[in-house]
Amino acid sequence: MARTGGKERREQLIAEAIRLFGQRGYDAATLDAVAEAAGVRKQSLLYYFPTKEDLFDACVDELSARVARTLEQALESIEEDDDPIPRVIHAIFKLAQEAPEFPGFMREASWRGPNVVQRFAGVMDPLRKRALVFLERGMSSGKFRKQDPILLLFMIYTAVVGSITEAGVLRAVGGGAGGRAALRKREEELIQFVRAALAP
Amino acid sequence: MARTGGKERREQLIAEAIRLFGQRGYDAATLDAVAEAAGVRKQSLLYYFPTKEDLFDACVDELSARVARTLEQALESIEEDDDPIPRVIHAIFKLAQEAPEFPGFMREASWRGPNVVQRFAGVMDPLRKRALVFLERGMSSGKFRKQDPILLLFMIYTAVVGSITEAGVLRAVGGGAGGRAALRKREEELIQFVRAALAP
DNA sequence: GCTGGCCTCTACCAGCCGGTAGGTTATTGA
DNA sequence: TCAATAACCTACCGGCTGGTAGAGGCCAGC
Repeated sequence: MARTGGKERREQLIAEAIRLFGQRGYDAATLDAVAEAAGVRKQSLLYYFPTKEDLFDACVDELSARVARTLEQALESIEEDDDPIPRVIHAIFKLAQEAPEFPGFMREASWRGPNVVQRFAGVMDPLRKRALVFLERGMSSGKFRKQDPILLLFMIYTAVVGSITEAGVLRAVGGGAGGRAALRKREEELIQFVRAALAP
Repeated sequence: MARTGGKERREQLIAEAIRLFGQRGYDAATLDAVAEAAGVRKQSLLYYFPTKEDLFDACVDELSARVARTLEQALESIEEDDDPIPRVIHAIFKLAQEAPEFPGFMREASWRGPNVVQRFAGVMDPLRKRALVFLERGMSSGKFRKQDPILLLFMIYTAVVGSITEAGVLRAVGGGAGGRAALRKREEELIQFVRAALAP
């Protein structure tokens, strides 16, 4: 087989693994399937990642970094008076659109033990702190209603993540298909929802 | 072994299955484990449920019925001017507290193909319609802000379900332990969150 | 008391999955 | 040029999992 070179192959394996973990879940995504998707034998996969869990951890790290990078970019050129909420939500929805495997993987990852969640939370920590500062400032200036900022952020988090990962539920109750237009409408609706939830 | 009688045994097996499916996920919850938890051999389990999927489906039906029943009871003695939102949210949180395996199972179930979601949605349909009527009436009377009621209900759904199922994330970012007091506080905060999101 | 159906059991298996052992080829650096 | 190393391979395995085959005990009704 054509040698691709170590780093590229590694990244390719992680990409396919994220896709399959996200689609089928941890157990159902077999090493053989991941290897085959990358055009390689299982033993080559095990050469890069000695165990299945190592592979999964690498996926978590990769995706954590990608999410953090995306959000930081979205907030990069922001001005003092800009509203960051639509930006953040839009960035997350864009990510979910570009990488449809992302919601499923996030879901699976957050389910697999606290250590995975903690590693993800660690990477996201600077952004989390920044969001808390933003919320607290808005509260003290009277722009947002007063509430425990940690729990408030958590509520927003669940609403955003849920809006993406629970699309199947929406489809089941006749909430439109899974196309791009539907995703965009959901995004707009969510922005309004969060905005209203923050208002005093 | 002591004979428990067909119906009781069946219910017992379903209860243990819900617990294990919710804790470990579909694949990791083995038939042996479920049977052992019920004090029975795997083959006796397979006598009641010919395949693993049959067992899972029975769990979905049982839990769907329980959720629907709980919500209907919560809405039973409601008066015209009462606010049903805290009642519904409280009922769901109470369910999650009484049956800690419930959130995990719901999460797993909603992920396993559209047929499972659809069976659940079918059972919940009367309640869903009732909620939609409530939202639409509130909108036309100016009590709620105007928005697509289906999507609005979906947002509320994701916020409520997420607040329960994503507790691990909250714990990872220092949002308190998983005790009863924390759950109650989360409930109160969520009620306020939803109320604010509905306000015009 | 015996027959038939309900319930539970022992014994077994084919297949799949993660992981090991160890060989082979290409590339690289001295 | 030639070893060392990186990258990928074939062959194999132990263990677990869902599921089958079939026997036997318990109880109700005749």
